[in-house]
Amino acid sequence: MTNSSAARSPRTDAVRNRQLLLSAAAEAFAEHGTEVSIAEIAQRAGIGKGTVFRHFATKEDLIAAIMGEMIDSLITTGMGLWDAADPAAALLEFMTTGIELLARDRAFCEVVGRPSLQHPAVRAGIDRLCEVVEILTNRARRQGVIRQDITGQDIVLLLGGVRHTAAPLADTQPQLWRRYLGLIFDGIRAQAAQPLPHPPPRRLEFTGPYCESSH
Amino acid sequence: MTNSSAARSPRTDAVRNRQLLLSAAAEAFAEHGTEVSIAEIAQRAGIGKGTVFRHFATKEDLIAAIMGEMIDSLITTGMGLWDAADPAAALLEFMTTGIELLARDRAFCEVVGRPSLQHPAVRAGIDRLCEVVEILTNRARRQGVIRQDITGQDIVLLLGGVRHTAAPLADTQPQLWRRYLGLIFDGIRAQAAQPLPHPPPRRLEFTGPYCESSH
DNA sequence: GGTTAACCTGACCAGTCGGTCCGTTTGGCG
DNA sequence: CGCCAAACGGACCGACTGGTCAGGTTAACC
Repeated sequence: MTNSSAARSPRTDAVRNRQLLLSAAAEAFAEHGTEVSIAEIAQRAGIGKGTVFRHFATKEDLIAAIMGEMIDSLITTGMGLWDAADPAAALLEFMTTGIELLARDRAFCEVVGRPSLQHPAVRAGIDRLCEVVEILTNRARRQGVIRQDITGQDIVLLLGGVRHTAAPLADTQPQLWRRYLGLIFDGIRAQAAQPLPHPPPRRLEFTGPYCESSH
Repeated sequence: MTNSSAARSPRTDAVRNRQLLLSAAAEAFAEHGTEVSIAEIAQRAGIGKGTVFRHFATKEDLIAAIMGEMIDSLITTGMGLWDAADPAAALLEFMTTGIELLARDRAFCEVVGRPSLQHPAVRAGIDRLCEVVEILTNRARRQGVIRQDITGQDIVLLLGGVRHTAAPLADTQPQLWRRYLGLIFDGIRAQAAQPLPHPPPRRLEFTGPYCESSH
């Protein structure tokens, strides 16, 4: 419906600035997490602070736009692996790609790990990601190459988990997460040595207004 | 050396207030993480903001005092399991206790997972914890009940990792971490199905002044 | 009970943040 | 070229933070 009747293509400087803003923000968020100030992002982009809010009404919207792109790229990766020859290897490759993304981007880590802060759009993206991974997981499970009680949602949650395991030493050993991915994937392959002590996770639930309400 | 020559026992209201402060702060940090304001902590304790800074020069010092206590309690748990009959079960019990603690306390999660923000005292506590867990792990490894390439440092890192894996759903499924602890412990038991793709972590290294220097 | 130093308090300070607003600039179109 | 809406920029606002300090209070010792 947008741009339907009184459509007018945006000015060239506006699209240029939007692009500058998006890349500067992506870079800043990756380095420092979502806590970087809008002022710093604007400075990096070489534009005024007001211009930032012209393109994105709130900081949350800006974050959501960038995180949405990252989630989409991960979804694409997942879909590209649907018809891989070895479904276990495909699953491992997907997880590797995902954690590489997380390891490179602090903001992505934060947003993915904290449902109470999530923008509705991000939430929707993660839902789609879960569905994609579910398909990847189902194939592997049906072929019996991973234990039967693992779901796609498990896999998605484990991405953040693996990354966080290695996070405290990430400055000095940036590849350490590969160790824990290996360890956990051994657990995923293991044919249910022990039944898991808790049922699989339910879908992420909507927890009301997406901003931390607390106290 | 402190309190040696001109010692004078602190006033009774001072020790009472210190106690009130410590419990209020512990509660607030557990609920909301290290970001709760000093003002709120003071209000909870029923004391003035100035009194907080009389007992602890900076907010970091207050955090360190409380986190130090938690680490010490975990160290005690670990030492109590040194002579358990089944070393694998002992290790699992230790991890269960540790993650329970993490799951109940947001600030503990934050502090343990972020070396660059750590107070020197906290850092030292974690070092001691690692040594204790190393002993626990060595026993299990020597008896062959866990894979040979796992170290105590791995175990400590995995505590935070497991907790973080389940964190996004912790509001609705507070016990979900037990699922991932089970999964990962299966990986720990597995007799090296695959050699791990990265060497074990080196000790946490001192990264300069404990406050994030960045940008 | 009187003296005093330890203690308590909340107004206050400087700095940060997200977000607003309006005077100014500029790109596109007739 | 000349017009004007769209876009820009940065001073500004209110809310909030960790931390300070002057002045009133009180516990402990003589």
